Amino acid sequence: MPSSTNCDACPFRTNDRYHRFTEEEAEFVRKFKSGELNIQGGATLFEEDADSPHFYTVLSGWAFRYKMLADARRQILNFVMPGDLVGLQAAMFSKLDHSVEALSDLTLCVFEREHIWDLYQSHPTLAFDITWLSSREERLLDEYLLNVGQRSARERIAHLLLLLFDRAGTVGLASRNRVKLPITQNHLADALGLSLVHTNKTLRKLVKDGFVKWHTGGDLELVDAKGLARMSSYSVDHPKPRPFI
Amino acid sequence: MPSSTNCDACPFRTNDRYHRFTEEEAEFVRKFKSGELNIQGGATLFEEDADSPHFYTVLSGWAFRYKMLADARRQILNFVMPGDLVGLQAAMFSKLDHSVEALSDLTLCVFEREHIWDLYQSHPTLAFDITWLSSREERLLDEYLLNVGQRSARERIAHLLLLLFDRAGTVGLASRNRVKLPITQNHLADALGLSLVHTNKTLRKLVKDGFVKWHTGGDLELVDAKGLARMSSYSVDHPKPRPFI
DNA sequence: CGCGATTTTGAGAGCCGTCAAGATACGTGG
DNA sequence: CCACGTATCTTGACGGCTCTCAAAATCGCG
Repeated sequence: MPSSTNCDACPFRTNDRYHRFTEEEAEFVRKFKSGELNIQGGATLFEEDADSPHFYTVLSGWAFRYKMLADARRQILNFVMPGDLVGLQAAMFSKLDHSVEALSDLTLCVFEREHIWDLYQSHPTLAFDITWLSSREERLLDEYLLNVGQRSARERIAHLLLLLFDRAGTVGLASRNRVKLPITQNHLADALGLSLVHTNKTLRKLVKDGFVKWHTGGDLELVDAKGLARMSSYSVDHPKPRPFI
Repeated sequence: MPSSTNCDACPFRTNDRYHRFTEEEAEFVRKFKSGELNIQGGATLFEEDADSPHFYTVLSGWAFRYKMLADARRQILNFVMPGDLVGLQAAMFSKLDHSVEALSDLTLCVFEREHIWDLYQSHPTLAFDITWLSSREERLLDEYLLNVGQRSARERIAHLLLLLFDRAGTVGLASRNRVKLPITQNHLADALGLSLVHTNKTLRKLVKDGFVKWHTGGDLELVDAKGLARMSSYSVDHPKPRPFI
């Protein structure tokens, strides 16, 4: 039975950045979880419009949400990291209006959308946490929209790199000034509404100007984080411990 | 006492597009509501970073959420219409990271953020509705991000006009092919990440090409809605009856 | 009637997109 | 260990969509 595979050893339970479950909550989540899913990097987790009976919490690995137009233009909506909830829309509306693709091998905690109602009824604290996560996603989207709508290519890239660095740091995937982002410049371009060529040229200029180093494969080093933040008007906010599932 | 001013006559209670409260829920919301607020068109409801003890449901009038950069570049994040929840982030995080400004005179139902926990504990159905609304906002933002990130000026304007028309229709503010949008071309520009001048020129071309008519003051007439939808790859979705507070 | 907000139009510039081709990195099989 | 193919990254040239600057026309309101 996979349903209790490793809740007790769940990496989030012992991480101070997340708030703790009570024993009773943990017990509920153990039963609420219906399985574990592993998919490979590059695989598709959700296909737009397909309706899914599940939603997930990411245990490990990265992914991204995106939408496509008929002529293959692609907009990356957000990046998904460990601890994030994926596919909540499936639980609210039964179908998603975006797709999700794995950037690296992914391990997911599986939940049944039809049981979410039990959770709301019996565990208001967890229900609140879900709303919290949804609200947080909304904030990120607000930030992205400002980025794509108003900033120049140079500012956009600087801003996104800082954001990804900080988010990765929050889940313990970054060192002092370095992250291994499992993404290509193509992903950056599609997330920022820029062409691949222009993204590359602009990123190269950021390197030449001494802001960052970018080694193939998404190995990012922030050389002058302060400068990047100033130039892109980036401001961090590290809210209180975040909830998960 | 304003707290029960007109819940019984609440316009949403008799509108089929919204789902109904049970008598018990209605009773709870009556008490949950702490007052009613009226503000003038043009006034600011929320200021970014100020922390607010309240959040609201819009009873009548329009508003918009936005973020600004230091040099006055402004990104409109979304438009707010009757039935929408405003400032939920204040209830989750205590402070908002965006501002909200009234487009017309606004009547709002006032709630105390510190009581939201009562709601989650005693009324899971309403808690679920709040998450639903939050998820819906997320969908809209996804849609906007795709719009701003990938579409041309012409497509963006077409898409936004259709979206606004449909949303206004959902709350009964549009006739068959006409809406009075309380916005200026400046608002369109800031919502789409375009300059005012280019927005005007492009909109004018849409008029000349027979897609729409735009009378001063936001009086919009859709002449060829099908054509607009085709050219901007717009697709409606009218989900089931939506909840409100 | 006059003034501010909004809308329009023109001209010129520039950021960014497209097209093209080469360079580099990486996994696979010989 | 080398050959080769594919994915990714780079760079250059050129064009155009959209921006900024500027000014005029129109609308709405007191």
